[in-house]
Amino acid sequence: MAESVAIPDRRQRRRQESIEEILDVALELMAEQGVAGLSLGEVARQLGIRPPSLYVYFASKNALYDAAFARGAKEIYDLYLDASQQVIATAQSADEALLRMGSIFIRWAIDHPVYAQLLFWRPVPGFEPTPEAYQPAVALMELGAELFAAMQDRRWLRSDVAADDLLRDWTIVISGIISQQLSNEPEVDFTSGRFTAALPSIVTMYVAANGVTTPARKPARKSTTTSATKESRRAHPR
Amino acid sequence: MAESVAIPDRRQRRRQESIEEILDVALELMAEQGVAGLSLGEVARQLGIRPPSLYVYFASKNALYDAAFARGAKEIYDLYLDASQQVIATAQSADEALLRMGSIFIRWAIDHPVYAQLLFWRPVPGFEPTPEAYQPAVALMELGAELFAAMQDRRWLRSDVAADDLLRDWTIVISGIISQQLSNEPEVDFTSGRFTAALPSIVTMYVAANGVTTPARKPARKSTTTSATKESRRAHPR
DNA sequence: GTCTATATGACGATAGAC
DNA sequence: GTCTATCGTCATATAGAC
Repeated sequence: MAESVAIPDRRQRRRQESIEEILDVALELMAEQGVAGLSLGEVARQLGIRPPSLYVYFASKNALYDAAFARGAKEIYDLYLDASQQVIATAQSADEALLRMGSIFIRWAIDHPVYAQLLFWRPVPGFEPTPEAYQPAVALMELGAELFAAMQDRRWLRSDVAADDLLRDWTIVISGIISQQLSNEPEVDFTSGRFTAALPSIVTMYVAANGVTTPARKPARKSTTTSATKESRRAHPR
Repeated sequence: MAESVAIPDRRQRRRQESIEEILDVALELMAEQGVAGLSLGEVARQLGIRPPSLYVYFASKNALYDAAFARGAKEIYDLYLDASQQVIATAQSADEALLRMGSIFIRWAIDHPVYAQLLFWRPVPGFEPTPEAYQPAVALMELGAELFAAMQDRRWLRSDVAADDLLRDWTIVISGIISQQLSNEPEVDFTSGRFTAALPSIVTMYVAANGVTTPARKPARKSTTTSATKESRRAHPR
């Protein structure tokens, strides 16, 4: 009896391999022809199968986009998790921490423009990521909030502004670098980009306004030279 | 003799009207279905004609995108030209000038998400704007360079950094706000957006680092990016 | 279970009649 | 300048071979 259903995991593993293989090809083609220019026929052609066979593994073209989105979100989340732990453990200043985090994040985005466009822009009409695919992106934001709260705790960043606002402004400047680099110099890599090169000055700018030593934001009025007057209000207290 | 070619401008005016009308419909549809999701069949349907008739006015779908790009570029250029003249004439500080310029630019982008995506992102696979369509965008950058040079001359912005670098960093933060707002809260307008609301704090941040009173950037050492060991190197000296 | 064969309808684009 | 007719390709759906 057990024999007839003996090796379901083998089949499933085989199936999973096929899914990953299709995804690999699809991502390659998106890199060549643009994210929204993906053709299932071309995917099938590259794999040596007929287009309808793809529907065994993906219910629709958008399901393929969703899987790509999920893979990219997971990848950047893992990378960011690892990086933030290292940075929290070893960084000596806000400048250093932000430079390292920004560098890792931006480098990944420029190295993976397809993921970056899929995750940060909306290039595919009609496609919305499912909550499952989107989940790592949410976790990524929470990770960011924790990191910024930790920097506030260390008095690296001012505490009279909510960590959420600090993080929002940080995402603005980082996504600004990525967005400008990808749209103005799409073929240039992280090392030689004109906009990626702005990261140090952008970090300095950020810290000039949000570091504890230089409260340049609309003054909190209550002398914020050292600490907050009535405690910080943070999104993810520890 | 003159009679046989008597009214060419009438025909041409009529033709131009048709072109504008087609463009209007196309932009509406892009707003509804996404920039890359434009369908020529749907455009023709809305106009009560057959799809092939569109080819009398536009050589291809990309030619239509090109015309849309040109129209958007011209519109934002005119807006920016007007605004920068007013700001140069009346603003009293870097903070005020940048807040006004940023506000006008971002508001336009959020109010015209189709133009913004077409101009600032690359949502349509295979489409590259022609030099003619792109020209106002170049002029816009030159306008920005002049504005920043003028602010340096007034000692509103530090002069130990090239105006081009100041402008580059400014485009980064502004495009960051636009990019984040359009991708995270696409349906929210300028007034209520979470990221558009960050403009004042972003401007303060920018001025904290690049205003003359607070040189927070890595002190004018041997320059951060390339050469230029001394003096400011500006793109458009006056 | 996995694939092929085949079909449908929409798409961008072209040719040619009127 | 507009039409009809048509082509090749696309995403997608279904039926059925192995």
